[in-house]
Amino acid sequence: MVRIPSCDKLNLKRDLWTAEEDAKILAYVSKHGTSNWTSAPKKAGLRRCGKSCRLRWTNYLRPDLKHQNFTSQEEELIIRLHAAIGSRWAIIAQQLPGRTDNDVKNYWNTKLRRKLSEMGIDPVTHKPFSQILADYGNIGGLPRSTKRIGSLSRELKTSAYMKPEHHSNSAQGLVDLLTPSMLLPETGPVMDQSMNANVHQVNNNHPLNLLAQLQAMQRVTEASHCTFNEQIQPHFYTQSYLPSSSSSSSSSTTTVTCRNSSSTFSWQDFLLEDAFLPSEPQELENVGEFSLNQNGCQTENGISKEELNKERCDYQYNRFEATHCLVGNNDIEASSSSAENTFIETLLHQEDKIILFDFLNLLEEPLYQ
DNA sequence: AAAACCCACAACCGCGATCGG
DNA sequence: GCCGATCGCGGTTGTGGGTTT
Repeated sequence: MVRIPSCDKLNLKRDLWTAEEDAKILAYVSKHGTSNWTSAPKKAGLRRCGKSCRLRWTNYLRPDLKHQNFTSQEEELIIRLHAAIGSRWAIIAQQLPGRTDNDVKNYWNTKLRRKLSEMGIDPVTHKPFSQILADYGNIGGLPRSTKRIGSLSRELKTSAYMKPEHHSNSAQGLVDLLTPSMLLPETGPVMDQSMNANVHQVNNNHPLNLLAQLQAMQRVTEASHCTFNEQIQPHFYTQSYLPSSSSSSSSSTTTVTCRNSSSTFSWQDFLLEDAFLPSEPQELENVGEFSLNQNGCQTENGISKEELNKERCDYQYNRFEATHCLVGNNDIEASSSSAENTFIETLLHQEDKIILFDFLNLLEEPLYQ
């Protein structure tokens, strides 16, 4: 079914807004508020659709909006949040008072994206182009990342639409979803408890300052005597919002330093460690959240999921094995064995695995936990 | 001077989610 | 529970002004 654009109905006006039209919108809002935009054109005497009126108000006429250029602090925050959560412009904009999602999106698309590209940083992955090229040869060795990506995506959405009684705003929800249980490998009850307690305390103190809360989580990590890379990095795009950490893939320990969010920053800060590839080969085994057991079925934190979905898992594995002639006991070996494949074949191989294993298991996870 | 190009940003489009009858 | 209306969001396009050739 072809959807008729709402503003095409009745041959409504669609070009730039005039000062006169803006004045009518302002008068309408002052009289009727912003609860019902459908009736706005008629009541305001405008030949626009309600949606167009709403956008004009939210993106331009709202009195709390800033119309000045973005500051370096705002720029920094946008980059860090984009690295952390991607193009969730509405959520990012909520961290920037007076800015709309449209503002942030336009600023990213016209300025920041190019700026990062010129620095040799891929604005999508926040990784150096050189590293992306280097990863080409390792693409078959991707550890399983379903838990992180799937949960993040779903929980982000949940947080964005969280009811008020649970979260006063989506920023709160976003911070809550970045709980240690997701950010960190479950290294033990002591660690988890201390992290949760501290994070909740942080949330109460600074419900709106997402970046501050993320940085506070970093401090908690320090206080817990765990190394930054070991605890967080393999599970999230941590380098994006914690850019001051100095890390070395060849070192077993990592020094973490905190910095004030208002301080100056280096573009190098926005380089992400590889979000998917462990720095050491043995970390492939340590990633652990979703690795394959000998039967090719997913395990979570060492607890087999077979009890929950053995039949389906076996079926999917057998189907996958029959299709792709798996060699060895896990898919990582199988992937590396396909090094002679073309790039496209390797990608298709990975996609099949995602569909056959990760996606089906993702569907089994309860939507709200 | 004028055409071509570039850039920033306003505005629109389409989709999914939510609401209310 | 169904369905149409509405809202909110991310992606995309259109437009006008500035710069370059």
